[in-house]
Amino acid sequence: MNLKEVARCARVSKITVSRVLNNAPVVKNTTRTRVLKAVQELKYQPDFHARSLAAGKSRSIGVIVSNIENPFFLDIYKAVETGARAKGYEVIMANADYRSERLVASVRLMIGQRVAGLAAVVSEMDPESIEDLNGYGIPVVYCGVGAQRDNITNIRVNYRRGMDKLTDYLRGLGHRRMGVVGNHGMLRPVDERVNVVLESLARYPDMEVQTAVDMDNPEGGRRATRTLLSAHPELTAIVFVNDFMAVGAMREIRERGLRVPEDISVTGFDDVALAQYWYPALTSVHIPRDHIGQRICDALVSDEEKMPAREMVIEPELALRDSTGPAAKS
Amino acid sequence: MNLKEVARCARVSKITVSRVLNNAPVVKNTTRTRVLKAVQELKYQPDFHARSLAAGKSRSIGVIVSNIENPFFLDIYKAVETGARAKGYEVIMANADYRSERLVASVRLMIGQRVAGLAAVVSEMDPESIEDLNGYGIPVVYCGVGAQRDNITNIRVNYRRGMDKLTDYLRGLGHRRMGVVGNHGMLRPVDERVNVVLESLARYPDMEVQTAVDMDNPEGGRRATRTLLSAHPELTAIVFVNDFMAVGAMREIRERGLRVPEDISVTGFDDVALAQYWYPALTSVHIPRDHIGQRICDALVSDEEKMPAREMVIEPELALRDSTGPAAKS
DNA sequence: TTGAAAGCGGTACCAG
DNA sequence: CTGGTACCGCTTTCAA
Repeated sequence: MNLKEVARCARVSKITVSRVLNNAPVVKNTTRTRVLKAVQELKYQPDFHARSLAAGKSRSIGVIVSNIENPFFLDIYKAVETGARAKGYEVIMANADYRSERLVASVRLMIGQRVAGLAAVVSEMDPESIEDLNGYGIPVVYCGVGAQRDNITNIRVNYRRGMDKLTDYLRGLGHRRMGVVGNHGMLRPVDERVNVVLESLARYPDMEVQTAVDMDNPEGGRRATRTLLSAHPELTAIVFVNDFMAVGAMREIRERGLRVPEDISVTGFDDVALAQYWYPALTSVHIPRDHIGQRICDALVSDEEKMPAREMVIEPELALRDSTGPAAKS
Repeated sequence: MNLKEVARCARVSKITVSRVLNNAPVVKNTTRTRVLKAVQELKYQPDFHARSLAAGKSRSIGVIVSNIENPFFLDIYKAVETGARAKGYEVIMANADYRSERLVASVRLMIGQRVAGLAAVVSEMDPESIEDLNGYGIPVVYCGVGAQRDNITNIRVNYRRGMDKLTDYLRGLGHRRMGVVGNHGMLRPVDERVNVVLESLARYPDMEVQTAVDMDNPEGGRRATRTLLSAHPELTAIVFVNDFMAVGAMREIRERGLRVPEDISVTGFDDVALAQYWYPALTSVHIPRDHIGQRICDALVSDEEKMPAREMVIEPELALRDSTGPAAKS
């Protein structure tokens, strides 16, 4: 089913059909209705590919995330989608799954789709993959924890500051022996965020710190907790790099006959909706996902050519809940 | 950046470049390397649109889900993606958000993308939207709770059977006054699954049943629980149509000073990963999401033209956990 | 083994 | 207000 057939059926030319479909205001009303009727009858759908090929541009933007299962990324994706849809754009999502080759493949795929803009919402990214983002002549935004990148819009979560607030708070509660849990992926040998936590804790020389990494999901959080507590039963708090892993800790801790927060405090990061529904409600650090999503849209589908700020830093706020408390006496 | 430029840079014709890119086995090796070098240097990415336009087909399939935030749908999407990727297909996902017009718009969009196949994983669907699925000449699969549809592959969850098992179990525990919670969306005035639960419970004439509907997320589950318990404090169990809503109940129940399952039993459906991590671990009914995802792939990217069965029924199994127990004495 | 030419299904530009 | 024509970037068909 194509333009020509519709045109024949409506006894007009292709171009007139095209005009009707694109709401060009110059078509006579009777013609328009005749065309629309033909479109209906033939169940015609314009070919997306032909359209963007001919027009030389597409009304879609690409978003690549580290792990779509993690509500943090899902929320950002949804926010971008809402914003983009409002401006008449579609969003193509790709899940890098923390793997470098998937990230590169996704970028390639999206460039192949001739997206109008590209966002990489990945916690970290190896420098080589960065190369791939640039040089396609489309706006690009990178959102993550890592250092600022050149030539692209950066939305950087001040992870360090958030972690400082969190570790200050925990120290104030008397915690001196802590576990730190991050997630491993192929993007980096060890989670960059774990290093940030370690730096934050290093401000206190008397702090004992143990580290573990596992997959970015509740099961990974659970396994890491098991590893940590088996080897270091003296820990009084465990800091997770995100909520999605942190929630997995509770189960393991319960099964060991311990209580949160009386025996062990647990913290997450991101403040996803789940955090408040969890039991005990998870202490976390709030990241405004909706806001980030909006900014991504602004940067990618900038009407009027007015480029927004090339740099934006998110300052996270503590979200204190029930999973943290005074350090247990040892 | 296009074929012609690459061709000029490599001093060959467009078609030769095309052959190299498509791994045609007839290109001389020296030519091939020369072309590949040019591709690298120019950072060339073939135009996806032009390609599928010229080839007249695309290597992508579409999946429409009711609510991508709900882990049930996310799991199915991921399973489809894995299967499709293995066969060299891309998956385009669309979120209908339980809204009829979004469903129709998504179908249109995907047809416009000339997907090779289309899956609608929506719990229910109004008959009008059904019309839209058919008649595009591509394989279509419908996966849901509703009645069988003609002319398309059906993957039907035997929701009724699963619910019968669940209600039998609850009755065996002595429950006689139950709440039923479903989610509302525009696809249907009231959740079709709620009706199934009501039918299941109707087998017992002495059963008192109260109903509530809200959004398909933990907050919706929580609100529905509040509504139900405020008006009917005598309820001893609440049956949710899915896990995602059920987990929201616990918080409300706790805040009312009640315990699960001593005072109130709570059940979900789907058996998503979260169910086991929840506290108390959620009694649910297992739906094999991976299996469903695979079958969707089989039906849509059927190599060799061998059409798989046009009908498949999923028989759910009880997953008993800690959120259910004997009915409280009244 | 390589190339020229004809589309694929639309849109842009210029006439009528 | 409507139509002809030349592309968009790639693949397919047929020749060389």
